[in-house]
Amino acid sequence: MPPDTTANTPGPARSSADGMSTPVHSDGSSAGGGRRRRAAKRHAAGVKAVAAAAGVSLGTVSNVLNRPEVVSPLTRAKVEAAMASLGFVRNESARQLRAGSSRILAYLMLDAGNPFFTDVAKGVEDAAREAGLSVFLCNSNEDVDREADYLDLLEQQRVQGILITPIDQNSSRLRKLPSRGTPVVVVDRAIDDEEHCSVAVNDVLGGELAIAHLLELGHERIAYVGGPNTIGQVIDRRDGARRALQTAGRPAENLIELTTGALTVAEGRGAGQRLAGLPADRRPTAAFCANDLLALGLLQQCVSLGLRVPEDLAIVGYDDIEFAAAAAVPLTSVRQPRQLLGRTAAELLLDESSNPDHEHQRVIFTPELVVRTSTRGTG
Amino acid sequence: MPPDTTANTPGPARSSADGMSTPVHSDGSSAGGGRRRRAAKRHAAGVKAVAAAAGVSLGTVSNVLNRPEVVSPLTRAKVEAAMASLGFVRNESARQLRAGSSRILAYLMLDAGNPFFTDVAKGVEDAAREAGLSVFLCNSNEDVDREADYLDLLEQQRVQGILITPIDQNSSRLRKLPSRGTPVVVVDRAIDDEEHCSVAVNDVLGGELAIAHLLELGHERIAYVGGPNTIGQVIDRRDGARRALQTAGRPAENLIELTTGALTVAEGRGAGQRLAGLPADRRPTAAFCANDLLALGLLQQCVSLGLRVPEDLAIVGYDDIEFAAAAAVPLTSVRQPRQLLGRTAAELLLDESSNPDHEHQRVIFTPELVVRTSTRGTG
DNA sequence: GCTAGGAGCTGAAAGGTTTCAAGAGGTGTG
DNA sequence: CACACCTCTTGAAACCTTTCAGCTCCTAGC
Repeated sequence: MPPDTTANTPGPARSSADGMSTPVHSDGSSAGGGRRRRAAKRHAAGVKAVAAAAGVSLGTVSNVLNRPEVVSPLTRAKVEAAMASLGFVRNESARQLRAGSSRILAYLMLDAGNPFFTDVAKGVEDAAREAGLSVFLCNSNEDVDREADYLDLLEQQRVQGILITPIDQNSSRLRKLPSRGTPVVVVDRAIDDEEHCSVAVNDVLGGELAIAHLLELGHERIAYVGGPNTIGQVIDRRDGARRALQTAGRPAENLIELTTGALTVAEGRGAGQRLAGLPADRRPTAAFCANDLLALGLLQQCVSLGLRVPEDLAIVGYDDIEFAAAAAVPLTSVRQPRQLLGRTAAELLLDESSNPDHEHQRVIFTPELVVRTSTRGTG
Repeated sequence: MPPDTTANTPGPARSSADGMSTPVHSDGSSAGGGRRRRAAKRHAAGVKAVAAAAGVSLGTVSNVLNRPEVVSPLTRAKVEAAMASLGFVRNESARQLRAGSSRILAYLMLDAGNPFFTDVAKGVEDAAREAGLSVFLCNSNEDVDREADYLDLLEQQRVQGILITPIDQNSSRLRKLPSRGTPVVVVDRAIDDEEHCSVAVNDVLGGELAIAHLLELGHERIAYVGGPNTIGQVIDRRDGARRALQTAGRPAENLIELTTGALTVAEGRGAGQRLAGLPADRRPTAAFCANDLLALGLLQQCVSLGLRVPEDLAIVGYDDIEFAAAAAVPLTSVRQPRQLLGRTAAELLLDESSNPDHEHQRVIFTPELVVRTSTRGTG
């Protein structure tokens, strides 16, 4: 680190960091041969250097940065010239330490590989940008440890606030954050909690819509594909499914549950494998999947194993991601207002951190069934 | 902001932050009524308070945090108890300011909505985690301004390094970063540049593979769907396509170019509309799309307009994202080692920031054609 | 009993920025 | 000409942590 103190480490016995000692290289095709270039110098000029170069005081440089209108045009020009020529880059750590506020907002996603969440993220970012903030995205990838790590990190970073689609919404870590100064908004989960706002879609209703639709089409043996059962969305959608059965006078136990390890296409394929393996007279005639990723995997696997969709198996997904409509058999799905979800969550967070009269809200949107070929057939 | 200084703003004319003055609320279904709760207190306890509470000095608290092994078990326990009871959260800004190093790495993505990039991000994150670092994801969304904003922000944050799939790889901003102390690795673009490593896939070759395949199937009127032409990937894949035509003895001008405004499903649909509108005798019999998103949109639109795929129109995509195989007509696509791309990039970055003997590399992987129904038919 | 050495702890300095009370210089008024 | 007033600028203090030289206390060795 100290570039001068250590001077030149003598001899050839340089213990380089292991790991990358033998860098990967081209793969057979045109490689571009190693190039020489040494470790770049660390950031140099600070406000002090700029002040000296421009012949003004530190305070003035800071004013140029933060309150340009109070600085005379001439002085400002001098300072800006000095900044440019020195390649000044403001040190955000120092700024934040002193000023006490961050211009960053984080969205901790459940699964960045699920287009549903990236659409939510888009809404978040639009709202944040309008307010002059930036968004960092983090991906917990349905892993509790990663979620915890990111929460710690973000709290330590003192971000303006955290938007999160949690794996476990009862995490004590989550509940502690707001009282320590980091506002939290829970996205895609309705939580009745004193500590934060939440924005969600009525997942129980979504489940009901899906099953009611299938019952209406005459299906009696219906499967629910979803998991793990620690995830709120999975539970609510299943409960909605059960409720719809009961409402229609069928016992809730009629729902054949196929539990998956995650909400992914690969798990959906696995479920398809299991499902297609059942003898035809016991096999469900319809499946409701906890999200579209599962549904797409299920669909793909079942089709490739020779089942016809929807004739042999009707499929309903959830989220109505863009790929649902473009699937092998266009997918019936439960649509949620994805971007609006994110935007609303971000707006609540901004309100919380800027409005002293903020009251926590629980906003709940209503889902909507989009019927396509995977249940209704090619008619 | 200052909760005490300003005291109570008198009267009812409180100008709250606009925008959220009339918060959205439930949508018809069970709403959870507004809840009361005031702005949370700011983070309180610092190392100083912990030291006092534990009856030790500042340095000792710091040692517990950073070098626990040098602290006696007894003292450590006392300090840890104090931390827990005070709810101490380390201030990362201060840490970073003093220690001078960040434990964060950023990946600035071209389009977070494209599963290709989230897969790359997964590779990045795995590698980073193994090295004990965290990853912040940023989404430029193919918007030059956003890319620039994020680059500035990340530089000011003094992140350990930036991985980026750039919109414009010649951006001077991009080239300046390394010399100012922030290592940069370019992902999914091969750049012959003194300033950074890059990891890419041979896109020209990918284009050649795609077109060679179509020519082999007997297609003569072939379209290239892609854009905007500022994006390197778009250009290279097109150039590969042209080259394949020339190699086969056809003039490169035979390639019918449909330029899109972005690499999205929606733009793909638009291209499908245009393409399907052509009279059958002038319409291409095959289309090669710059990525799978375009291909899926094109496919969806063409099918819904009555074209048969591949009989009336064969389609080749690019990236082989997970959804390509699950599409209406499973998509022939050019596969890239997505996760490996991200992992390799992260490893190069880590090497650059830890190994004083680091040499910039240009790693190039070879793509691979995956043939499915969209070109080969149901055989 | 004395010293050398080590383990554990201390406290001040440093890191780059923002803030703010106070100062400097200039203009207009009576 | 004195004074009030304004616009700009100044420089020190504060933000919270890490670092490191030095200190104390103890033990082992002779």
